[in-house]
Amino acid sequence: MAVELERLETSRRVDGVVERLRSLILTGAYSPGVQLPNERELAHSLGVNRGSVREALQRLEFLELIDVRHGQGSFVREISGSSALQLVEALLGDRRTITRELLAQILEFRRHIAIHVVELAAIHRTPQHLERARRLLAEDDEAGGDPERALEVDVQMNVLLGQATGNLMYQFLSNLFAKLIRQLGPLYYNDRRDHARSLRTHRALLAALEAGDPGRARHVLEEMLRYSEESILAQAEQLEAEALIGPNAREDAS
Amino acid sequence: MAVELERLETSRRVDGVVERLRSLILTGAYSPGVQLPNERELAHSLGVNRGSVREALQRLEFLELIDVRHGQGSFVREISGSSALQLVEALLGDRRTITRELLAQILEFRRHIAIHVVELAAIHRTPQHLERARRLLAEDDEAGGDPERALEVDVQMNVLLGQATGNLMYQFLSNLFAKLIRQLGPLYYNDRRDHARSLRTHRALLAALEAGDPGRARHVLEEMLRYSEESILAQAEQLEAEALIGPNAREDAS
DNA sequence: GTTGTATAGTGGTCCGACCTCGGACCTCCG
DNA sequence: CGGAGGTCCGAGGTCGGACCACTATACAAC
Repeated sequence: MAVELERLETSRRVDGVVERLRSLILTGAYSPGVQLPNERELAHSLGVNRGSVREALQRLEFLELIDVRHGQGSFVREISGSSALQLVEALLGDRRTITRELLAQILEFRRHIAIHVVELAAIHRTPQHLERARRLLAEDDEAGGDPERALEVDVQMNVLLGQATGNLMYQFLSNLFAKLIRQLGPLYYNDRRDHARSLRTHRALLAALEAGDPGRARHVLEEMLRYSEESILAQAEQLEAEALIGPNAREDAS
Repeated sequence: MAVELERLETSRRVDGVVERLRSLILTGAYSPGVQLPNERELAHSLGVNRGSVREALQRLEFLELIDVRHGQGSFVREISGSSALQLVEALLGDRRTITRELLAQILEFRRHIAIHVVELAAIHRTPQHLERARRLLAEDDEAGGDPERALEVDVQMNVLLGQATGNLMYQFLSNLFAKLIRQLGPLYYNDRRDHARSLRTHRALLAALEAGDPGRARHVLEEMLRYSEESILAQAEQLEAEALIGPNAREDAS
C-alpha cells in the first residue's frame, strides 16, 4: 500500500480572488449597495494582476452578486435579487453561510422538484434511459463499500432522471442537484447502511420507471427523501454545534 | 411627449464575442466535443484583444457551454449537461434557437414552479409583502394603456411573489422568470385587453394572498396561466410561420 | 439659474511578454 | 524491448503598463 498523498491544490489565482470577494459579500462584510474598491486597488491589495481581478469580478457579476458599471465602479447587490441558482453552490461551500434554515429551504425545493422529475421521467423515459439506468445499477452493485463510487452512482442517477424528463429545464435543475450532492457527499453518504439503502432505492426506482408508473416512482422517491432530508439536517445541526464550540473559521488578512 | 428614441447600442466588445460564439455553439455549428480555435487565433480572427476573448470564453464557461482546460484548449460541451438555467435567456434571445418545443418545456416548468410559488406566498407572506403588492396594484391602475409599465408591474409582481415564499430558491427562480417575462414582453403583452386581464388577475391574487388562502391563489394563477400559455404558444407559431417565409437570419462571416 | 466644459476617477480594451500545464516525442539505459 | 526521465511545443494563465470610453461633478461662462 502506497502512502496516501494529499493532492496539494494549485488552483488558479482567479479562483482565490473570487472566493475571497465572494465570501466577503456573502458573509455581509460588504453589504448591498456598497461600492467595491476599484479594480486597480483590488489588484494591488490582493497582489494579483488587474486582469485577474477583472475575471473574478466578472464571475461575481455572473452570479449577480455585484453590478459592474462602466465609469462608476462595482457595487454589491442584494443576494435575494439574483437569479443564479448556482449561488447555492457558493453558499454551501462556506461553513459560515451554511445555516439550518438555508438547508431546509434547499431541501424543500429539492423535494418539490425531484418528485416531479421522477414522475415525468416515469412517463417520458425511453428504452435508452432504462438501459443506462440498468448499467448504473450494475455499477452500484460492484461499488460494494466504496463510498465515493456509490456517491458518484447516485449523482449519475440524478442526471439520468433529469434527462429522462425530456424537459431541458428539469435537466438543468437535476444537473445542479447532482453537483450539490457531490459537494455535500460527506454529509450524506457517511455510512455503509446508507449505501445499502440507496441501492434499494435505485432498484425500486428503476422498477417504477420500467413500469412507467409515475405514482409508484413518486412514492419510492418520497420514501427516500424522508430519510435523506432527516439525515442531512441532523448532520447540519451537528456542524452548527461544533461551530459554537470552535467558531474559528480561519481568518486571512492581507 | 418626447419622441421615443431607440437607445443605440454601444455594447461592450466582449458582448459581441460572447454572442457570436454562443450562437455558433447553440445552433450546432460547433458541436459537443469539438475544440475551439485557441485564444490567440480567436482574438486575431475576431479582431479583438486576447483579453476580451478570454472574458468571453469565461462567460461561456459559466453557462457551461464550454470547458476550458489549462494546457489543452477549450471544448464544446453538451448543452443538456449544463446546470445554468440562465441558458434559457440565451436560447430565447436568438430566433434560431426558439422552438415551439422549447417554449412548451419552459412553460410547463413555469407552470409547475409558479403554482407552488403562489401557494407558498399565500402561506408565508408578511404584511410588508401585502403592502408592496397593494402599491404595485395602484401603479397597475395608473399604468392605463402603457404596455411597458404594465409589463414592468407584472415583472415586479413575480419578484414579489418569489420573495413572499421565504425560500431563497424560489426567489431565484422567480427572478429568472421575471427576466424572461421582460425579454418576451412583446410576445406577451400585445394588447390592451391583456392588460385588463392582467389587472384582474393581480387583484384576485392580492385578495388570495390577503386571505392567506393557497388554494385560491393557486386557482387564480392556473386561470391566468391557461390564457398566457395559449397566447405565447400562438405567437410562437406565428413566428415560426414567418421564419419559414423569410428564413434569413442575418449571416455574419468573418 | 442654466448651460457648457474641463477634469478626475472608474471600468473597458489593447499590446506584448513570460509562466504553467499537458501531451507527444525523444533519449537513455537496464 | 520497455520503462523512466528529458525536451519541446502548443495551449491556457498571469503579468504590467498604456490608452480608450463612460460618468459624475465642479466650475466657469452666459
